[in-house]
Amino acid sequence: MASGSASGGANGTKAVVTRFAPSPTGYLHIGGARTALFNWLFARHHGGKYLLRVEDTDRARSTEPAIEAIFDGLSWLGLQGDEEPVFQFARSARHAQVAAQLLETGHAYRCYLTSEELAERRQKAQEERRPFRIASEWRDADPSTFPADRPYVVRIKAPRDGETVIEDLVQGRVTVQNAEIDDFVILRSDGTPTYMLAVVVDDHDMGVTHVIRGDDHLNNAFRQLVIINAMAWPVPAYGHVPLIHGSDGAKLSKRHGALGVDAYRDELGILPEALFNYLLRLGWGHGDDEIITRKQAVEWFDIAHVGKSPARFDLAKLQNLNGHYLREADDARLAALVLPRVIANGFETVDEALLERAMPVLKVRARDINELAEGAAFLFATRPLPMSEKAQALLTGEGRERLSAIHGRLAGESDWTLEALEAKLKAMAEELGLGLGKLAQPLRAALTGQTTSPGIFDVLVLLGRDESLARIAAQAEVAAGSQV
RNA sequence: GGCCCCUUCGUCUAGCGGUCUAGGACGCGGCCCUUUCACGGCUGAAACACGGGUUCGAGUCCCGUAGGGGUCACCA
Repeated sequence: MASGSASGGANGTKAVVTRFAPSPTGYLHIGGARTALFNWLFARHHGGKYLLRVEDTDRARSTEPAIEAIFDGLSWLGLQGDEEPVFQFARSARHAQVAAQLLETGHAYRCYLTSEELAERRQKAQEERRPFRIASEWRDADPSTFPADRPYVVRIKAPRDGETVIEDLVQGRVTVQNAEIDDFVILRSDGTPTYMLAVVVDDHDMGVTHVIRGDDHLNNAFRQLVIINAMAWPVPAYGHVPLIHGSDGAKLSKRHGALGVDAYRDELGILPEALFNYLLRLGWGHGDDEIITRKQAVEWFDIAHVGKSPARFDLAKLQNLNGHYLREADDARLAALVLPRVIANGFETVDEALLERAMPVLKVRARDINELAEGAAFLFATRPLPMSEKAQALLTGEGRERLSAIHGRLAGESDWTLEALEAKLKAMAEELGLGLGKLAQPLRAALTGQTTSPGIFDVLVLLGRDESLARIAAQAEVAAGSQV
């Protein structure tokens, strides 16, 4: 009764081969990146191979920049293929050859129905509110009746009875009635292969054992099985992972996260290890583990634990994770990443060594590279310092008097170290019977132009004696002048 | 609309018939630490979509309902 089936266990003994097959019509988006990640992890976990295939058969929409953006995104995430990528368009002769073979063996047929005729039938079916399924009269036509002067497409002969079962690695057992599958086109009238044919042929030729992809392809799997069975090729195991949705539950669109991964890097200032970790946890879990290293991911990844329901993209969680990885990241690396942004923020002379020295105290209060750049701004600001409103509010007559007093104390300080400065200012606060905050806040305003910053003693040390005293004096002097 | 899939806190998830008065994380509230902001620590509110079964026992199995998603091209 069943005329076809795919079993997940069929390839149990063969070495695992997975593939990620993006079509270069846009950039590598977040869903694609996760699919690539799962394929990579699955292959690594099983000691197999992970391949890349560019599905560029849509000549009108495929672009070179898109191909580069996708490769760029993949390598940023460390998901390069284990071999040179396959370009699907370059293989169209082989696809056509398979179509010819299918024609010869009687598994496919020439169909002379035009697009217009089909559209008409579709329209009519819709008007009569009945499901439309292509039933071409050419399926069983006598070859002698073939018109010699008209273009034709090649259609696969899909089985009409019985049902097809897929034991999906993620979705479980999925059954479809064969009557639901129509005779789809495998070769267009211009002789080029369709996606459905190309995928099957390429997967077979590349030796792909496990097809892991978005579940928008679940229905396609049944069509592809028709070709695979007709060719009597081994059936790969399938794993259809749910799509990622936007924060509002709707399909991911430009507005909520379907940005290219390059945007996460360049605009949101996300670290690749953070995106890797976030994407991994989106739709997959390993007990209570949240922070998962690459090594652990390879060790633990298990397609059976991939959830069956679509997940929503949550930027806040990604940022939290990014903050974690930021705090762990090497200071020199971060300084190099932040540098161009600081410059972009309008600071021309940026001391990278200073940036790196400041990194330990900067990174604990940032979630992304942009916040890091903002936090670093005070280091490179030139006098007169731009003052935030809140900072300005701190520089009252009283505040300025204190700055003046601080300047007096610190001007004589030769030991410009964290410990010495801390001891000095604490002693001063005590002498004056003030909380340290009464001195620290105006000081912070004078030194950074902000009300928030790293620890005030860190700031003093980072800026150095001369610059610190100059900034303090600049604010104290205004006080002296305006109080007369 | 036909077909296919899905459904645990707002979000990501743990849970694979009894250990669940449902655990963790993000986010949110409170407290602590503290010169600010963070980090960190403690703590609080917050979920098994609904209805039937099966079973001694169901978040876990089955069937409906509702809701959501995917897909129906000579696009990939």
